[in-house]
Amino acid sequence: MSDTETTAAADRPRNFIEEAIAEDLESGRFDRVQTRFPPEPNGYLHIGHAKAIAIDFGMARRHGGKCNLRFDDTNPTREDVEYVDSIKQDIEWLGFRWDRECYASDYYGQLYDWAVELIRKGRAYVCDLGADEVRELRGTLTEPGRPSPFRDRAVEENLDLFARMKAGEFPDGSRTLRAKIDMAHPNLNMRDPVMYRILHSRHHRTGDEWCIYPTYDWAHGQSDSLERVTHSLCSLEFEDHRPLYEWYIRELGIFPSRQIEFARLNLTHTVMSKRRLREMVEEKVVHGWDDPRMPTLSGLRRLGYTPAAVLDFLDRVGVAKTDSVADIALLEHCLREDLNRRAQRAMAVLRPLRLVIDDYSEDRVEELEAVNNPEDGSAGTRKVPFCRELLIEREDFALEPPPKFFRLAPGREVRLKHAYLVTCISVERDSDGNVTAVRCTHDPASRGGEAPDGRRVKGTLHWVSARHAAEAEVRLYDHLFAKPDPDDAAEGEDWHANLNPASLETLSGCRVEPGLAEVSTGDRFQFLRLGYFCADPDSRPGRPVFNRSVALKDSWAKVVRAG
RNA sequence: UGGGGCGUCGUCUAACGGCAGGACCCAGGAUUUUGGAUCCUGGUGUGAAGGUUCGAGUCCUUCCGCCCCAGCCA
Repeated sequence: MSDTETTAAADRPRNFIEEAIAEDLESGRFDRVQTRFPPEPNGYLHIGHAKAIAIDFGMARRHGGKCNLRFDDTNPTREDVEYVDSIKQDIEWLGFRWDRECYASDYYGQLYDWAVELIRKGRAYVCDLGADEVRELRGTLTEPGRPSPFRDRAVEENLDLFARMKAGEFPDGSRTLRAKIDMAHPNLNMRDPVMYRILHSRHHRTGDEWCIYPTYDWAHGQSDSLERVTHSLCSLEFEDHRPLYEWYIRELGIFPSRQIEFARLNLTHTVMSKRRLREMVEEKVVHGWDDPRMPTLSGLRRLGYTPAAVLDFLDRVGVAKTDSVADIALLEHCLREDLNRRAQRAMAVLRPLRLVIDDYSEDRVEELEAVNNPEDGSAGTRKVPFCRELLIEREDFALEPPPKFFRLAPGREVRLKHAYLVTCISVERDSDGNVTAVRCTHDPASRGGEAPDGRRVKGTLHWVSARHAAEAEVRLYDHLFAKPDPDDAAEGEDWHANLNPASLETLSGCRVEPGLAEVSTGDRFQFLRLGYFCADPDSRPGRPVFNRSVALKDSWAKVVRAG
């Protein structure tokens, strides 16, 4: 953990989980802190999981405790090792190290023995009802359920049937093992919940050893207990499950882990449900799980997010029980703040327009010194080639400049960053009247960009040398959804209607400083006046591809918007 | 109409009966060789009504609103 992170965590007020842990330590309920992060290996991690990770690992770390990584692999029909690896990679990327790597499937044997124990105690029974019949007898939110006809089966018969379930004598779905609790309980989870279902399915770790698999409720708490987890932190929707969590632990007389629930993370302009993310991948709304528009950790990483920015964001959002939707602008703010400090500056021209300096000789080339990062003196300087023909941003020139436009226009003088003050004296146009080049003169005494007589030059433009610049592809990303709430759709429409058609704009023929011709995936830069960019894995030698991670704050854009 | 939760600026989050504070966001200004960064100023909030108290966001009562639960998913 970095020093800044330590300080930030120490400065901010304790959240309700930290308070609960402190109380537990003080009261002697626990004498240490052990947590776990329990992903199901059935998909990629997103920033919502990152919140859980930061909480699970963070609580342990702050209290000198440990956090296990435990794969909640109780459903072989939807899980795969492919996900195990990506999950581990994402956790490490965030900077966390788990203590033990565990799997719920490690405990299948123990779970089976405990199930037998509950049968012997008369607390569990084999039920021959099908899924539909179980549902039928469960009752509703307002009506109590009715007992299964198999509820009072003799212990010996239950034992025999359960052994035969395990032995594979029965087809999928034909029987279940259920806890015998209370069919009239107001909490539906307590109406004889299913502990085991028959699934003749190959498990990614246990192979064909088992054909009965424990449900979440039967596996999770017992896994916590086996790992001596003191604080089992999960999201709000499991609040209803806590009585069952505690019932199993009490009936078994095993280590009493404590479950505490917090609100999951939601973000504006995106979605966090695994189901919806999967849909977008399958419908090819995005290019994959690591599409830079996805809120997955692999997507954010490819977009150019730093672990520090994500962690800072999570820290600022806080931990509470209120259902909430964090503003994606805060996430973006955290990235800008981090990258402003550390990203090397560079010049890139996205939509090039030729600028010719008439009074600068054809064969002359100067290597001008440019500061790498004005926020960090130790970042040093670099040389940037300058010559007669340059490329500037098309939108930095206007034939008829609107009010408050400080950029280049006929007769106007601007500063070329790190270079010279230039004045536009004429333009070249094609047969359609489009400007194809602007012609300028320069002030030789302004080398470096300083006005020799101290005259005020308001506009500063970025540029590249037409002769030296490297070609690049630049991908401009924006929010995936146009509306803050993707589900805020009109009658008869759904989230598809809210997809932002401009979430990706690919620009080819961009030009960057020659120093950026060769980049490695993940290299980050601030392109002056444009934003923060990150080299994409699609980059090839001499042909870099940059993703815009986040734009710079743009007060000119606001002026334009205001009209 | 059952059970479990949750209501504090637009958003997120503090307050542990004692001046409702911070961040993001928004607006304005200063400054600037990035219309960036930085700095300054300003903006709006305790869901409602009663009650207890010298004093209530906090305690009590009632009401209102929102979220979750009827998988052999997690």
